[in-house]
Amino acid sequence: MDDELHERIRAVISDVPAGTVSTYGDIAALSGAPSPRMVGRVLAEDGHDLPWQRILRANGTPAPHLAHEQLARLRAEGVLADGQRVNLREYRWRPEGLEDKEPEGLF
DNA sequence: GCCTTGACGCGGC
DNA sequence: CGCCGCGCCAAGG
Repeated sequence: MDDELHERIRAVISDVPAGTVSTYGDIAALSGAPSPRMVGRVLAEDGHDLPWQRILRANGTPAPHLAHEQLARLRAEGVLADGQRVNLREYRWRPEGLEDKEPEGLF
């Protein structure tokens, strides 16, 4: 796998501010990953030192096996979940300068 | 080089 | 809500 891309994915994730969340799809788009799966792969292998709790699935639900821990961490930084689901429209992170990273309107 | 596995996504029913 | 299928792509067997 391309180390360059690997680092870019990590960089984008670490840019997500506390109190906000993002999705695998967004991270993939912003980092240039070919597929959202790559984001999950990077987190699974090399995400221990990243704010992984801020990355949710497209529908606002967290990763199944870590759901409990993830939601607890988010709650601790002010992100409240409605059961298993976080309201993305309220907490989703909006990148600062997305003109230079993003192809076009993704929102 | 084929097959299986995932921290995934999306449209259909 | 839930279940299903299909697309996606790198890693490991």
